[in-house]
Amino acid sequence: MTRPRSRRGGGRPTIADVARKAGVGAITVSRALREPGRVSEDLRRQIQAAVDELGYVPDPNARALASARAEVFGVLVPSLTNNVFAEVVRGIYDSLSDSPFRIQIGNTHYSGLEEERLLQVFGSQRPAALIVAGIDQTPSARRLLENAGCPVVQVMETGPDPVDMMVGFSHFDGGRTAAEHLLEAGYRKIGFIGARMDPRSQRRLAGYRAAMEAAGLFDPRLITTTPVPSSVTLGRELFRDALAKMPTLDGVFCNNDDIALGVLFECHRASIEVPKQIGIAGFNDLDMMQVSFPSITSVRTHRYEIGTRAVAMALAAIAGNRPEQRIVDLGFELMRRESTAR
Amino acid sequence: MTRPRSRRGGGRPTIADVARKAGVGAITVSRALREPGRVSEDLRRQIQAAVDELGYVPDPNARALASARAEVFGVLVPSLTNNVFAEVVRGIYDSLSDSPFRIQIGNTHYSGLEEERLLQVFGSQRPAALIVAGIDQTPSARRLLENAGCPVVQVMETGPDPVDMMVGFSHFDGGRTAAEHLLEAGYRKIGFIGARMDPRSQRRLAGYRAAMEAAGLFDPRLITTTPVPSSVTLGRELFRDALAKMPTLDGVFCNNDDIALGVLFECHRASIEVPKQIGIAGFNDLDMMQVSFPSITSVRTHRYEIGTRAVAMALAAIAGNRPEQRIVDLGFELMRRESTAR
DNA sequence: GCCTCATATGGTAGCGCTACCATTTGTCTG
DNA sequence: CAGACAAATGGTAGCGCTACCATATGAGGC
Repeated sequence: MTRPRSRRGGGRPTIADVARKAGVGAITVSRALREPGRVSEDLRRQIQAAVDELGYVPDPNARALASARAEVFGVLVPSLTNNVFAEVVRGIYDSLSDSPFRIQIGNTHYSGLEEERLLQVFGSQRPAALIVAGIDQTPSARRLLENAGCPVVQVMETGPDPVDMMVGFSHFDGGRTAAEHLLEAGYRKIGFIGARMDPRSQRRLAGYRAAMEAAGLFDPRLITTTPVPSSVTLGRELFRDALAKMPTLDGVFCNNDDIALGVLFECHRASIEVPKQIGIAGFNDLDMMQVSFPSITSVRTHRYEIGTRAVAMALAAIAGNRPEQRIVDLGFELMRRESTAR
Repeated sequence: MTRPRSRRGGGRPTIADVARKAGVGAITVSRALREPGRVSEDLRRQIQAAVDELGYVPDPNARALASARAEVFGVLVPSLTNNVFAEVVRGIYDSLSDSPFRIQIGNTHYSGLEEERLLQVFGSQRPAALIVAGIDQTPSARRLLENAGCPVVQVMETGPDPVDMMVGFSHFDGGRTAAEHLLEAGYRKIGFIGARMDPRSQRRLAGYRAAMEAAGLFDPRLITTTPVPSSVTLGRELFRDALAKMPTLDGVFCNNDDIALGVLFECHRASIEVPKQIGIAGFNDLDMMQVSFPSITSVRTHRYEIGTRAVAMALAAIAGNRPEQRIVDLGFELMRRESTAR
């Protein structure tokens, strides 16, 4: 039962085939599919029957071309494997799974240049919305976002000057809170250990520093960082460096949980008692923080919710009712655990 | 300097604008961009200048519509947060970053039905290639893949009957190898602890079972599984269940490294000596396995390479030279560490 | 020098869909 | 009951690009 195929098309049914079979105009089929309310119930049923029988699926490319708008959410993250962004992306996917929107993820590798390139590529598709991680776009990237002609949500952080909308929390406050907690617990020589040191890590460091300075305990030698990407292995190594540099260290605030775990393992290996000799605090509160022995204090961030919230805001903006609250601060939560319970 | 904008377009330059500026036909611009070799050097330069000056970026939707082929790789994975798939996806991204291909990821949530739905959606775009995780597609999904009209690569596993191409390794062999290692190390009451129990986990379990039966040591009570998604916390709980069921347990092969880490932490907490009282082996060999205390034996899998290899094969097929080796087994590597060094 | 053939370029006609602007019909107002 | 107006449907003309089929030009064969 080969239906006559056009010169180039793959031979799959088009909207015209459906229209013919249902005995209506093509435009009515188009409407029945997109705005069912505007087509009478009768025709709607007929059309649905024709669609089912032919197995018609609209061509998103033709749709995008004709309507000058693709049903695509562009998402830009600096890393695919970092659990933090994976959670945000998961939230985005889950929120969009019942919508007609497809998702396109770009991996910027923490590079502003790469971000610009991807923005260019994404923009050429006329996406329905853009979600980008971070608030430190290059001037050129920022311009691309401003001219994207679609809702833009910056996620992971909050800041004073959104391109359009923002969902996140203050990394500075998160860092300060963790450091203050260590101070309250009685630790004095509290180091900061950080890898990658992207802008968010920098702000956590700044928060840590503010707390330490307020306590009159800041010392630059307490800081150990590297631009190298974060890993558990690296956490262990950095901790050894930190200890070598400052043997009287009695606490560490880690950039993230991978580092914290590495520190914990090194303590085990070197028979350093946690929390007695060394207090450890992490950041993000991955699942394993609560199970480790001892369990590790961490700053819980609401990553999945950042994703879902960003989508909700973008969807609202697409629907025409832009949320009046353009900057949403989802906050964080200090999870006090054994590793700082002196 | 507003250029006259057409009725609907966003006003961005089109190929016709470039053609006019360069004083050539539109089709020549199209060719210069896609097959530079077929356009004289002279025109090519002129066209490039016009492109740069106008800031022209081709519209991928129009391109896809006209050529009946979108420059998109569709990727289907069961989870976005599971590090294993994140690594594969990273490999795919890195291999495709310099190509014109965009990537579209679908999250099947380990559901065959969802996989079918996504295949339908992806298929409607006429992607350049499809990469799907696993070899256990539903009959309907398999049919969709066979009729996709593009190269298809099944990844993560190898099996006898590829839809088109395959890159992965034998989970059965991986499971057997881990169990055999524990046996060789002198462990006898070796449990299997697994979460999620997707098809790959099932095959690892089968491999474990084969090894145990060959040694005459298999006992169904050694097996502790749950359909619940894997986590470190869950590893700890399952280990407690396993111990309650069989207090004489002297080793465990864990479904994956998260579970293994949970087991290790529980051993610490319950003062069970590793590897003396209990031997632990994991699967996948995440970074932290080599740093933990004690370090944990694991089966290293080549996840990133699975991604890069899958792309390479798909790209070759697109270019017309289908690799003669349609099934690529990347194997695995047993990493012997302290946790099984009795 | 005629013919073939490869190379370089262009014109035309869509790809499958929807925006825009009719047209038709029925309903309500005064 | 004319006039106004909303609701339901359709026709036409593209969206921006490329497949296909010319056409023009020069190189090479005999």
